[in-house]
Amino acid sequence: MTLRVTNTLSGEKEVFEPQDPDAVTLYYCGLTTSDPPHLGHARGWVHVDVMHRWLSWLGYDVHHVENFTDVNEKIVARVGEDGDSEADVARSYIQDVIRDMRSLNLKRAEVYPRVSEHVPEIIDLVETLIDRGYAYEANGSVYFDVTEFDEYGELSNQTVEELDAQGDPEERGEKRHPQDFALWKADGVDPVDIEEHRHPEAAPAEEACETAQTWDSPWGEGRPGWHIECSAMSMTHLDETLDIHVGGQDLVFPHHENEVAQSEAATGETFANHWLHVGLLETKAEKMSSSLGNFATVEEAIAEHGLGVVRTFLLSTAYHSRATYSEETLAEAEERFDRLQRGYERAVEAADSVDAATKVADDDLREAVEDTHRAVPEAMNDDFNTREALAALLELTNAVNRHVDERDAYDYRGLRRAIEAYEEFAVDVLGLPLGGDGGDGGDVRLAEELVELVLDVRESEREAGNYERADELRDELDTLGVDVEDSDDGPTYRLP
RNA sequence: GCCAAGGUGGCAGAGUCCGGCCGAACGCAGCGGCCUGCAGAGCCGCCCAUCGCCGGUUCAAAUCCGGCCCUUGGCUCCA
Repeated sequence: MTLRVTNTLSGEKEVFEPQDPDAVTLYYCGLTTSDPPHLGHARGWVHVDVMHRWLSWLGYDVHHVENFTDVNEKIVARVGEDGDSEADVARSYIQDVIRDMRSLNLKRAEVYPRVSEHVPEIIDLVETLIDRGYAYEANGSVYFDVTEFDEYGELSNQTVEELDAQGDPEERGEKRHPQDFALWKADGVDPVDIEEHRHPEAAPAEEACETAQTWDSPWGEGRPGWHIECSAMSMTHLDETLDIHVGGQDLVFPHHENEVAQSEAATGETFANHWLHVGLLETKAEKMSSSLGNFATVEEAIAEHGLGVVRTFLLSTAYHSRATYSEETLAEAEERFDRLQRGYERAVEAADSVDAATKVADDDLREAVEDTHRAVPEAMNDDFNTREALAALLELTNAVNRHVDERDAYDYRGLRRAIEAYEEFAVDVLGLPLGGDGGDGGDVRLAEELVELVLDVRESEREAGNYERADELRDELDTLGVDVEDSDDGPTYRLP
C-alpha cells in the first residue's frame, strides 16, 4: 500500500517517494507572530500533525520543522499592545502559539526556528544569490531578479509576462522588474508601511518603528525580506531538497513561488519534491483571517468545545479542501466526537465487565475491526483523507454499539481488538483524546466523587418513586454540564 | 482581467487520479419503531440527490473529453 499525495506543482495526486526510503523531511510554513492564533491556523497545524503521525505509522523517521516569522512589519505594527518592541510582541505571540499547539495535542516538530536567530544564514543565502547573478543590490536593499530564473511562476501556474500585465509598472521603484521581490530591505521599518496594519490602541507608528530590529549586512543596516527566511531555515535544519513542503493555500503565490525561485537559484537543486497546500477555513463565504477580524481563536474554541471536538471538526474535512466554520459545523463535530468517545468507553466498560467471556465470539464485531484496519490505512494513504478515516472509526463504533446492545455475554477478544483499533487510529493517528480527562487530575477525581454522591441520592429518590425530585437532580447536574444517562446497570455520567 | 480551487440531499461532506462494488459513504437535522417511569444514549428502518448546465466518448460516467454558467481564494498583509 502506497501513500499518494496531491502535489500543487503537478496539480495531480502522485505516489509519495521520499529521497531516503526510511526518512521524511517535512517543512511547514508557520505563521507571522503578530496576532493570536485562530482556528484557521489550527487547521493547518492539526493536518500537518496528522501527516506527521501517519508518516510515523508508515515507519518513516519524520524530520519535521515549523518556523515562526518573528521579524515582520505587522509585528512592529502591534508594538504598544502586546509588548514594547518588535521582539517583545513576537515573543508574546510565540508564547500563545506554543500554548495553543500544546492544547491541540500536536506532536512536536523537531525544531521551531525563528527568523531572528537565522539572520547570518539568510545573509549567506542572499550573498550566494548575488554571486550567482540572481540578485542585485540597490540602495542597500537586495532584490531577486525574476527574469533570471526561467521557472518562475511554475508553482502558481503563471508567467512573468502574465504577472506583469496585472501590475502597475510605475510601482517598480528601485527594482529592475515589477515582479522582483526583496531579499533584504535597507534600514528599519518605515512608519508608512505599518500604518494599514495598526490598531487604534497601538503605539504611534514612529515610536513602534524605532523598536524594529535591524542587522548589519554587507549592504548596510537592514532587515530580511519576507520570503527568504523559509529557504534559509529549511536548508539549515533539513536539507536543500525537502520531501514535503506544506503551507496554507493562501501562500502559494507569492510566498511559495518566491521560495522555490530563491532556493533553486541558490542551490541548483529542486527545493521541494511534494508541495501540499491546506485549504482555507471559511465562515459563510469568507475566509477566516486576522486581517478580516472574523476569526475564532484557538484558545476560545478549545475552552468552549474541548480538544476532541476541535480536532474532530478540523479533521472532518480533507486537508486540501476548503472548510466551513459555523455553529452548525462545529455542533456536528461535537456529535461525531461524542459518538466516537461513547463507543470507545462502551467497549472498554464491556470488556472490563463480568459479562465479558473468552469463549464468546461476535463475527460482526470482529469483521468490523478487520474493516477498520483495512479502511483507515486506505483512507490515510489516499492523500491523508482524514474524513474517510473518521468515517471508518464511526463504523466501528456502530458495530461496538450493536454488540453491546444485543449480546448478553461480551466477546472479550473482539472488544479488546476494537479498543486497540480505537487507540491505534483515533488516538495515535488522529490524535483524538478518547479516554483521558484532559489531564486535570485531582479536580476531576473530586468532581467524580461528588457527582456519584448526587447520583446515589437520586437513585434513592427513584426507588422511592419520587421521579420529580430525581429529574430535578438530573437537570441540576445538566446545568453544571454533567450528562447523566440511565441504563440497566445504573446511571452513567460524563463530566464537562 | 490573469491564475487556482470548487459547484454532490435540508445541512455538512467523502467519492472524481485508476468509468462499472455509487441504486452515491460517515455524520447532523427530520420521520417511524424498539428500549425506557420520563429523558438521554443506543439499535433497526425510512425520508431527502435528474452528482451546476449543455453536448460528446462508452455496453457503462458524479467520475473521461469539449463548451458554458456560477462561487470562492490568490494576484506581494495572510496558515
